[in-house]
Amino acid sequence: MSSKKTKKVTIKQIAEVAGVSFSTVAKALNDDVLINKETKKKVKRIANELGYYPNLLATGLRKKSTKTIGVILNDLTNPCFIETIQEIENQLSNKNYTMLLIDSNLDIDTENKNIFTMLSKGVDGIIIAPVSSNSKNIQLILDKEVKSVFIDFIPKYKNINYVYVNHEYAALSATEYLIKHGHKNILLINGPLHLAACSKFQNGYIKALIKNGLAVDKSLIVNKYIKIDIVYQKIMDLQKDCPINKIYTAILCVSDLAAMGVYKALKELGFLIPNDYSVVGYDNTFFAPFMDPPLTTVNSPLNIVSKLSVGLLIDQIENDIRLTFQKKVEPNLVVRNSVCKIN
Amino acid sequence: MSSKKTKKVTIKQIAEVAGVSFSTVAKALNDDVLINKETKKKVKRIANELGYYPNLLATGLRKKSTKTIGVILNDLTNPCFIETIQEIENQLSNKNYTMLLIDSNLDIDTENKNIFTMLSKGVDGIIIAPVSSNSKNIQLILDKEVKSVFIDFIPKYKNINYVYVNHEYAALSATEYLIKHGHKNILLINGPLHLAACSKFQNGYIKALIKNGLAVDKSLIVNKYIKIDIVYQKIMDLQKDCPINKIYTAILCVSDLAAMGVYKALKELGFLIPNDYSVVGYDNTFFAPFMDPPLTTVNSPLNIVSKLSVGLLIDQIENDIRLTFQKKVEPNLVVRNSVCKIN
DNA sequence: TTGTAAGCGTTATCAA
DNA sequence: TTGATAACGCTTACAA
Repeated sequence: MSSKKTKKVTIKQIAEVAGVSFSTVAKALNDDVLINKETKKKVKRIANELGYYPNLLATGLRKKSTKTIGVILNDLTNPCFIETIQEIENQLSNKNYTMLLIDSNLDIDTENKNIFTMLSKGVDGIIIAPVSSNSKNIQLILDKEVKSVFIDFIPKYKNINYVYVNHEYAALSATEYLIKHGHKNILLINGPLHLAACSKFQNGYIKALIKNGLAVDKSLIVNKYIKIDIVYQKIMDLQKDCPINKIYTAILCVSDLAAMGVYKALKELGFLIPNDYSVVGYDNTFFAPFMDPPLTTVNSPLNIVSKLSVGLLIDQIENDIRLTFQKKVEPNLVVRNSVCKIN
Repeated sequence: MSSKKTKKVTIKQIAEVAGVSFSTVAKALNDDVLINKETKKKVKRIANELGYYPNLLATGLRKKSTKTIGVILNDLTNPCFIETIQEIENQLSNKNYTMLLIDSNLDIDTENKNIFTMLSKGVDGIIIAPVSSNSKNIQLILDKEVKSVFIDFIPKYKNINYVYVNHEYAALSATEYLIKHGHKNILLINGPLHLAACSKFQNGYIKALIKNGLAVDKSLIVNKYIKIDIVYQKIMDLQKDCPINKIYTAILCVSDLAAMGVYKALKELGFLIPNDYSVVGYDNTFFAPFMDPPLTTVNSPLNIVSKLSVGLLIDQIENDIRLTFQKKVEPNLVVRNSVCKIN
């Protein structure tokens, strides 16, 4: 009933069939109060019969609004983005927006290109997890005056909207939890420091040590790209170097994924978790409770970050608000069974 | 240097500064061979200085091409889509397209809305994992004559482009593998049958049993939404019902995620894998090798599906090809340590 | 080699 | 209550 062979139906064609002007059709379809109810009904019926759907490019060109939001992530490979994407998509759908998703692959130039892609495509706003906290791309977004929210990012300037998880506190609380359980030598498996999140995470770890009168041993800090097999290999190597004297008794990981690599290595080497080594993760991903033993980890409320980001961004767009908002969301430790008391 | 306070720069403004007509600017920016090299250089310099970027809505309206592809997935919650999204994004980026991503939440009406959203936004093509194989939405896409590829889908009609994983063979090979290891009573943890993939998966399982002269016991087939904790609960319940006589010795799961739920339940009940129960997954997700024991699973080459889909779709778009393509990709069993021989 | 003008499908202003 | 018409920013014949 609905679809004819005709390629694409426009309001002009509807107008012809309905015997009214195309501007009347436009108004009727937009529920303009001035249009006669009968005409409206008729127009809508015909539009429906012809299988009409609006050309949002034309609308966008006129109205300067596309109902699409650009989401620029720095690394789609990172599984904690799954949750982010899911929740952002969900929230945007609720508000009748769609998501243009793009990945910067942790590369500044790609990110730059991505920003221009989004601008060119006329997005109403941008949600971005920047590659680096001190690249020119951040200023670029501000200069172009596109509505934006930064996530997973700690800004140096004011006038930036951001929603971020307090990564420092995440590491701090996890480290203190380990310290309270008697651990004095804690291996930190972290990502590269040019990632703002990793740098903050490391700060938290160090602060906790200092606060508790413990020495910071640089050799216990690993900064690598946090791919699961890289972590696995790193642990294997570390253990090969010092198989006898345990120089650390606990391992704090910057992600649950990393913890998975740690688990595998330790088990392969015949160690028991938490008896031989305690492990703490970060993210509280869906698989954490299903690990063996269930992973004690810091819950990073990414769903909240996503929800807030979308909500605030859309608010800004629809109400043309100029106030900047800056939200910090606090992570919380989720205790399971991968840490034990020692001494 | 690059960004002025001016809101949005258009070719008209560039024209004014350059002292040429705006159509000359347009041609210069598009590297039209007819334009004088000096003019071109000058125009490009000015465009750059003014921080110009094209308005792709206008371009799209004229050229009927937006360089964006709509990706409609049926359930973003399913972790096997992570890989799909990653690879699709990756492939599209390589070809200078961007992805409009939307989730149908396994709901036909949402899917219908999503298709119209994509059409309205003028996507050059659609990659869709349909909610159901017999909904009207499939015909809708064909009627609207938008270039498309169906994934995770087995079509009833011809003239449909699809790339799909042979789910039937996946289940068949996994089941036969278990049978060869002496298992005669195999519990199937499957999703709901209205999902084409699940229906095919079940067929494969049944075919393997019949082929090997084994009875099909309906009570050994579970059709539930494959959420990790639902599976976990299901196994707990099953075991509560029959704690003594093992009515099955192996469990075939429709996803690695389901297998994770199975692992947790079995371990909690004090069973050893694979000694007490053998388990096989499906998807070969990133965490499968990191499970304990490493999960034997069927590799579903989603990256290949994604790569093929994007490649063929873009081919179609850019060369206006009308031939339909239909690709089947074959899964392969990845043997790890979650299955053992019995009897 | 450059400029003029029409048109893509809408919205919005003004006149009828 | 409806209809002309201009405009959004670009591409593309066609004219100069």
